[in-house]
Amino acid sequence: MIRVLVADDHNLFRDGLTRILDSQPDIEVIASVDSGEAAVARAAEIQPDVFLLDVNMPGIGGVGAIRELREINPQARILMLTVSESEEDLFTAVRSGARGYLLKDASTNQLVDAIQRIHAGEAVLNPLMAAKLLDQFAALPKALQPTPEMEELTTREQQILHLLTHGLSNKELGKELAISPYTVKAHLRHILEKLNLRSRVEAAAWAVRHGLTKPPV
Amino acid sequence: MIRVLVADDHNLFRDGLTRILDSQPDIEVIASVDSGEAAVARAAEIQPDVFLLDVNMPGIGGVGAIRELREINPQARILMLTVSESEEDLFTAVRSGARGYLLKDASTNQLVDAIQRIHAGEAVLNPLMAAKLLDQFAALPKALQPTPEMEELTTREQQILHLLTHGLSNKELGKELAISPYTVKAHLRHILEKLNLRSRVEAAAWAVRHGLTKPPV
DNA sequence: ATTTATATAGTCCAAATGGACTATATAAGC
DNA sequence: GCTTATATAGTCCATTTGGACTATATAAAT
Repeated sequence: MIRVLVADDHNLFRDGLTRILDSQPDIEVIASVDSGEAAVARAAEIQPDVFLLDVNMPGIGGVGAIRELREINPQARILMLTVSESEEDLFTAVRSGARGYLLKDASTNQLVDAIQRIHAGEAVLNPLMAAKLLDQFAALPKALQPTPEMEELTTREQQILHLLTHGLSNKELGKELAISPYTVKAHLRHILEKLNLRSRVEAAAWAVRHGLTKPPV
Repeated sequence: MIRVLVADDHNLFRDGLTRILDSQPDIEVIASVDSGEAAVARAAEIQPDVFLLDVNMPGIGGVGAIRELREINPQARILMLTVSESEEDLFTAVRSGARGYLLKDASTNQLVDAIQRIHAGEAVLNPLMAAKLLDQFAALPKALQPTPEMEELTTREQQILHLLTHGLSNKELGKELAISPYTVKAHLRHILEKLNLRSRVEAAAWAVRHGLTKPPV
């Protein structure tokens, strides 16, 4: 049984959704709310398997609720429903961790299928939105996957490279890592040699391009 | 009529595909080849609307052909077919410009629908592969979309920021843009002020994070 | 046991950087 | 006509950076 929370500020639409889903043998709507805030408020208590969130709701909306919902309930899957084709919402939702993004003109079958797939760990995108996402993906600067070079860097060097992307000077780096700025300089030199770069500026750009950006310290 | 080129090194599979597609009222297989190289060779001459490419073929394979095909025929859409769930191939294909990625266990209906959608500018992803893609997307460092701040930068400032990500010094920047290094410095100062950054290092990282990376000069 | 890699710390020195200024020409907006 | 933004170019000066070195302690590899 897939336990679903539905969030939509249009009562009629929400009730219609609930009836459709409840009529499915393997889906159960266990909560029905009219805002992102309400979804967050009830998430901890009822632990749904899937959140079905409308994008446009008063307050934080569906997109604004995603991160919190995932913190509260990391294994839950999130499916967005929307009328608009805003790229902004799409990207934010996907980056926040949504696993599905459908327009409200989807058929009943598509919606039910999407919920089942998302529950199974797959992802479902409306083909129009998928196109926007792929365009964005294709426009990405470079790899962002681990590269051979990256593995040649020691953890210390990676640390320094990471902090470098936040603009720290050698002195600041030294303070941050509790080592002498001279040592920082030595590490930096090794980094430049290993990656064949000419300056800390290029090194910072390289680091960002290769996804070496854990949360700022 | 959607004009399709099919590339697959398994004769039986390719012929089966061709029959299925030709039986559709709006689809016409205008070429059928057994390698990525052959697809590239015929692309210019026959100008298909959609390329249906197998991923695993001897030689450059389907993925390796994408970039060349798109150079020859930029408005053509590319749909990949594969048996494997290799993330490597998926990412490369999408980054190269593929607009669809289906596993070979897809149904006839799904394939036909995918071709139609892709031809219409939409994108179609197998839900399993879509999940991998979304995970990757969610792991991206940051925005990469134009931000309000970016629009405040003048074209000159954006130029400089862009070159900065390749590690150029003020002197080099000046030479590249045929202006005095002092002027470069002035622009740089304005950039730092506008974006509220402290150094060119931070500026370079900012630029990469926000996708300010047109092809290196 | 010896080599190699890593992390540490330093010196000397030329070049680059960034901040605080000044200044001019041009184009756009009001 | 006046103001503002942009692009240009400069000075002075303290700080930072990067290159070329040296040096030590520790841990892992052979």
